[in-house]
Amino acid sequence: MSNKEIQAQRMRSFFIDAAKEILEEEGVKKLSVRKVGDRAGYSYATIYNYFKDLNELLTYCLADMLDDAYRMLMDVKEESLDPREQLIRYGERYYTYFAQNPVLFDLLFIEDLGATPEAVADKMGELPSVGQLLIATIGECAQAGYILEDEVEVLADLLTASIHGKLLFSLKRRSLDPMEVVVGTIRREIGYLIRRKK
Amino acid sequence: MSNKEIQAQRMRSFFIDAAKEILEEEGVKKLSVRKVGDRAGYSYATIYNYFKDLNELLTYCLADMLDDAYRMLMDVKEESLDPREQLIRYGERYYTYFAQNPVLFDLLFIEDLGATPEAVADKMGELPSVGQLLIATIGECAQAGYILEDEVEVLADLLTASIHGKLLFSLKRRSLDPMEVVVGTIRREIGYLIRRKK
DNA sequence: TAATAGTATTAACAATGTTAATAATATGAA
DNA sequence: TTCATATTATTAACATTGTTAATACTATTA
Repeated sequence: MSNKEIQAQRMRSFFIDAAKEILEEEGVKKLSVRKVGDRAGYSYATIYNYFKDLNELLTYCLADMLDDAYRMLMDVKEESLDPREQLIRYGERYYTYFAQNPVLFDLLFIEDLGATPEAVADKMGELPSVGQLLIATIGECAQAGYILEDEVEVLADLLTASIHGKLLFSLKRRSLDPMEVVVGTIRREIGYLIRRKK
Repeated sequence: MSNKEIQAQRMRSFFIDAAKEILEEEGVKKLSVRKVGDRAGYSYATIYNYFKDLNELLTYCLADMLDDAYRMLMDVKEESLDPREQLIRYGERYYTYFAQNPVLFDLLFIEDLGATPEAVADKMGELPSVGQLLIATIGECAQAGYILEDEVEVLADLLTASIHGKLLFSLKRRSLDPMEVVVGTIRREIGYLIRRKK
């Protein structure tokens, strides 16, 4: 990486960090390019020397946040654990993490950031998809005899959709249920779905 | 209703209709108070004589759209039909309707319109909640012997969350699957969940 | 030291929602 | 009908948004 590129990357990170701070404090809607410039200690227009537009900056923020998210979600993996129990923990953790990071949810599922720049697309693509991890764990449940092999796909689809639906309600509809209650529901649902049919 | 009130209501409907047109053509994000004024044949500022702000106007639009939506969803009810089949149709219809009316989804689940004005809250509250209707049908499935009584709640929660999750993917993440495929998945999932456990 | 390339800043633009000031119109009384 | 008043619509204005063009500044290199 050239000298120039190192410096440019550093500048980019200044703006990205500033943006992330504002995002956490005030949310996506209240972020503005002026605020980011202020917080980073530069004029607002300087941003446009390093990012195509605000959406590109936000895409970099998203990539950063996904990094953390995946790290957090990965370390729930405990080999010793029963796959069914593992799946429950995974579902809980997934829900909880997004519930506590509404901005991530917004950027990832709600906001339209336009085309993802290649540099970031690579970064995001390499990360193991959430769906895959879920399917894998459900697959283990099948091997452990909890469910049938041919149920894996339906269950994976059902579970991912359900968790995201609950997130939508929790974060967007000032939903009736507090977080802990929803977590309980998720636990119950997975418990219901993954069990030996007698 | 006084004369003045009739006229005011008529004026309101001009703006509401104009807004709905624009919403359907261009979506929530591209709607502006200026465009609404133009389309309705008035100056933009006139709107503020009849609505507190743009959010209030949008809330009225939403109420209007919900009217149509409920009408559409209600007439799937066929008494002769098996409750399981009824539930499948209902789920399909629900998904399809929102998939075809992304603006409704946005206004109802995504956008924050602030406090709902009383006049509209009444209107929206009277309408039978979607969740209720679903629970009722699932209850019928229990009575018909498909599932157990104590499964009704979990299944209702699971199904609503799942369908909304799928809508989120379809409408917000330029989702991989076309509408018909998702409808197929929904059918399969309901079929999987509602069946006599042997 | 002077010329040039690279980078940051200010100024400016068009579009947004909203409010205050003004114009037009309808209403009611004489 | 005509004038005074209340109602309603419009234009002007403001602050804020993202973005771009013009300008100032700061390194680098000859």
